Amino acid sequence: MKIATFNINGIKARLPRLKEWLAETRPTVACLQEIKSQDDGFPADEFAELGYEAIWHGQKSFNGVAILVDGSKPVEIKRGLGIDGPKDGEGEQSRYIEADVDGVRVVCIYLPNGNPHPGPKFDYKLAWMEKLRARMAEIWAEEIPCAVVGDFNVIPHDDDVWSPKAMASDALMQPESRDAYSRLLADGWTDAVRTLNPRGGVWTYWDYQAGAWQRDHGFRIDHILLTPELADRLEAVGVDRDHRGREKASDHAPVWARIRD
DNA sequence: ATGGCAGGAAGGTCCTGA
Repeated sequence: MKIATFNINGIKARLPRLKEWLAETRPTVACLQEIKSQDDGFPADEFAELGYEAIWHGQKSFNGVAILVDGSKPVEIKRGLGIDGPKDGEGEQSRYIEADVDGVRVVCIYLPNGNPHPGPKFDYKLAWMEKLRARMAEIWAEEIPCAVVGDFNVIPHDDDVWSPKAMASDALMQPESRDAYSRLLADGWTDAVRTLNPRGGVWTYWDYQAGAWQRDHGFRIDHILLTPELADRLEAVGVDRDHRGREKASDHAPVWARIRD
């Protein structure tokens, strides 16, 4: 089983590139973030043509997550963590969807960015991370093989970013953000990409601005966290970097982990 | 040097992202 996560930055704008990636790399499970589409506008037919069935949790303009599965329909378990957005009365943002796929629990998340720091958006990020931790603990307690994947918007270590100095004031690498991420790992979850790249230096995001891609000014914020059973079966991980360099690319590259059957 | 660029929805510009 190959589990992938890809922040696509708009499903309408990215559709040709996204279909190309699915056809070329054929992940078993593809978790998408920032679909930026309402539920009605989700192009499920386009994926069905490629053999993928999907569930999705959309929202107008921003956020939005989806899970695509090759050859079967993901069985939805939960959507949303039950936490309102940072503005009064806006309700919950579409950042969480959870499903069962062939005996594996798959959680697809788009964790709040948290900029600017400090401020209400950063507070929201930390509150969201605690909600996530509580949900992950519930799944852990049920002893279900599980992968929590997505855009965590956390740079875990200084060697996960091209320049810690340049990013020092960013919400992605504040000590509070890193501590909250570390607590997930301390609970027992395995960071798949880190485990197979212990010296860091792996990027999953390059800004559109200031020639970041051309200069390789990237960092790692898209993660795959595994329960022990899946971590024991972890075979390989990768970042599909070449898809970041194509025309009309997302600012994130797809990240994947291969799990032995 | 607080820039730069992209997507979405609106609408001839603003908000958001990281």
